[in-house]
Amino acid sequence: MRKINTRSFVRATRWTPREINLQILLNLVREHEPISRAELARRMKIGRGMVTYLTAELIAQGALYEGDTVDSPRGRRPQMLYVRTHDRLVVAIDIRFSSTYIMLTDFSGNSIAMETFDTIEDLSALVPELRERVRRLLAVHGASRKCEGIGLVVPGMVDAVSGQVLNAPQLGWRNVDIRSPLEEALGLPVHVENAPIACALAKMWLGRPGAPVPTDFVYVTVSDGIGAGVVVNGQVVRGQTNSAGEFGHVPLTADGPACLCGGHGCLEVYTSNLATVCRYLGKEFSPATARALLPSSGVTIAEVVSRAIAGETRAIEALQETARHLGAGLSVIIKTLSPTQIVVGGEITEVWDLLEPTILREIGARALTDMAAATPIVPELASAYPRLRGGTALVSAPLFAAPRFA
Amino acid sequence: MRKINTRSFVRATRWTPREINLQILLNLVREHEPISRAELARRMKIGRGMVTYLTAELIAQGALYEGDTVDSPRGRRPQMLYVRTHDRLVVAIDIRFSSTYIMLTDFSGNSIAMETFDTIEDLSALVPELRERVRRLLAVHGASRKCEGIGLVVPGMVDAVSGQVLNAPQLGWRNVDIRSPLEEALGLPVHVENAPIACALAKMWLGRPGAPVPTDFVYVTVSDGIGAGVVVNGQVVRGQTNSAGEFGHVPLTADGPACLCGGHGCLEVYTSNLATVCRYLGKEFSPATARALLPSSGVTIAEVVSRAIAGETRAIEALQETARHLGAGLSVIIKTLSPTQIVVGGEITEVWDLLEPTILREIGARALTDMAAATPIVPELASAYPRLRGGTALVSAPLFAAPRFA
DNA sequence: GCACGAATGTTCTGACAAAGAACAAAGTCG
DNA sequence: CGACTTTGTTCTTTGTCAGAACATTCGTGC
Repeated sequence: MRKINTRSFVRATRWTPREINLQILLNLVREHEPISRAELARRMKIGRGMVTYLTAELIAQGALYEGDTVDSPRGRRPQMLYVRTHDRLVVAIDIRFSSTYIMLTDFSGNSIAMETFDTIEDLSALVPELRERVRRLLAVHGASRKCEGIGLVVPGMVDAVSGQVLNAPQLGWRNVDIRSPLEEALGLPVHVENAPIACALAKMWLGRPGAPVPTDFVYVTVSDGIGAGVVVNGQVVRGQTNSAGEFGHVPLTADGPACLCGGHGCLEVYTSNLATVCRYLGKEFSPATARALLPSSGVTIAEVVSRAIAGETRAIEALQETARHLGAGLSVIIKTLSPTQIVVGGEITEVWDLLEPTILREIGARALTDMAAATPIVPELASAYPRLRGGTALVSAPLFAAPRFA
Repeated sequence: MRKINTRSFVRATRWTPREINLQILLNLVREHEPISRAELARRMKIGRGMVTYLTAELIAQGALYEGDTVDSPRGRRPQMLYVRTHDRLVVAIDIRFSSTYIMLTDFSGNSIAMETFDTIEDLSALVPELRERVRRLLAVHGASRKCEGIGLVVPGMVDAVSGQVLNAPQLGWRNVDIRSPLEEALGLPVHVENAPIACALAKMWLGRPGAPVPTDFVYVTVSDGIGAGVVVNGQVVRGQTNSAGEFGHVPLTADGPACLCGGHGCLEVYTSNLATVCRYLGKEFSPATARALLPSSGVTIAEVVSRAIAGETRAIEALQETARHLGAGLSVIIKTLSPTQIVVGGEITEVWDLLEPTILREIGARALTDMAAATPIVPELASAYPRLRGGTALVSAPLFAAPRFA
């Protein structure tokens, strides 16, 4: 039951049913390809004539293409339909604290090429660098295929509408308009989004074909900070000020260590990668000392994780402690939003076997109901490049989104 | 950008534009009544002919009616349209720990009659009692007007689809099907909903005409427990297990007093009315002792509130302490959902002048951004009977809800 | 080898809502 | 009283949906 916003509504015209059904059809092909017109007609409960009509338009638009006919037990052989993704390219860019990743992918997220360089915080130097690299990638691997946009993923608060980076402390960016200069330099549409939301979009839009697609879930990213992308009713929640999903700064205890946000005992000061490494090093965590100490110590979260895999007790204990607090943090999400699942991303998922029992135990101890306790917690490995996949989703997903009416 | 759920979608037919536009039109009349056909045509950017056509159908359905013509500076006098609400009745029922409230209202929430009786937990006794009272109310005040349904508000977890009360600890109900026996006894459709969600629905659907209607907000109820109704994109969030919005059991500190939920330091143990009264009495709060102690002490939250209004220091201090913790709790909501506003309901709103500065100070101290710190916190007085208004909204709102497509 | 059935895909036609023009109604103003 | 303005209704045109009819292409049985 949704309320109609009478200050900004979309009236239906005589083309509205067409728009709606075209989009449903496109999504059905997406999730069931290869699929025949007759099968689509059955699934949509419309006549085959209508499907011919609708697919003709989608083929003309270049959204679908016809494949070969396939065998069938009797009758005319059906002609299979596919979504055109392999020759539509996206450049996904993931800007992180130390490194920036660029990946050339097709519309369904398949990687074509990838490169890395040290992050440049200065915008006037970053934009030319990106321009050169993107142009080279497209020249070498693009061939005749067309690039339809850039998906830029940033660790911080973003206004997706204006493309402004509102606040990205790791990069020292505040109210930086990165979209306009990039669009100008490359002549391509640029979509900017914050990392946890981008990861959530990738999960929702680029899942493996056939796999059930979640429409109510939370994607929690564990890196230098803790962020979350919240999806309700198949829609991302941005909140009034693009600051929804800041579960990292929910306090677990009122008198815990100070956090950069000004609070005390935030989830982040217990479970961020910085906190975990500090714990491993046996140092008291504080945001200031962490940033000073860690680079000099040379120990990274990846190092702690691999030592835990190798069986080092101190590393395992440090990660277990992180898992305990993470379980407490996830149970806050479960209580407040009751999602159908929570996806966890970040380096620590490499030792998920180690963390999972602890996390589930903490959640179970705090859950209000049995069903809440059973909320699936799903790890996503960093090796799947969820943020870059998110960058791809930024460009490709709008093509498949439901049209808005009423 | 919403994802289409390909397992349960609604295909558009040739009547779809009609359904959409009828609903937009109905909502425009609702929020701007009295309004003429020509004005509707301008707002919807369609021809006046189309408006005549659409309104004719709504009038035939009994959703709208024509009023008198009114003066206009020049030209033909416009004929005003109204939503038919005054002769469509709803019985709203609010079952609470000690008392049950029944109110007969019209479709826009105007009270016609109200009565109260001691809550009966036993379903086999409650249903006949409600049947008699509802029948009498309708016989006395109903006249020729038709009652279109019952809106039942319950303090606990509810599956709105099946009408089952999953868990209402204050009433001792667990998996109780109250809808079926009531529908059978009264021959009217019965809608069951939990209190905070019902309050949120009332806020969204029964706001004063002309007032801006929020579509992204959280309604926090402060009573024997703390509950919240979360509204995102004009839709209530129920979560996977109908347990979304349990902000009352978010821990503020890990080693606080024990809570009935099994956790420690939950928001609820600091800010519920039970906690406030215990604090006023100078007793250590614990859920078990509170329920035993309070009835015998004879002190209620209403008493504490009125003593605070009278200027009693101890009462003021007890409430200030509640406000401090409530501010901390609300800041969790702001961080995680970033709503455009938070509505607070409950007895303590009677002394809002006293509490507001404290709450805002706590929120300001914890906010991540200036805009988040400025999130409006709006009190709703108990004297407006928000829960009963919610009961009305349960029945009347579906008439105005946006049709679902794609 | 050829009719027949079964399934897929295309084309055609009727029905019906949207869009907009033309028209009727009902007022004001000079 | 007529010109003008605004509201509301009616009528015509247009274009899509829906379903029937038709074409296509395969396997199967005689």
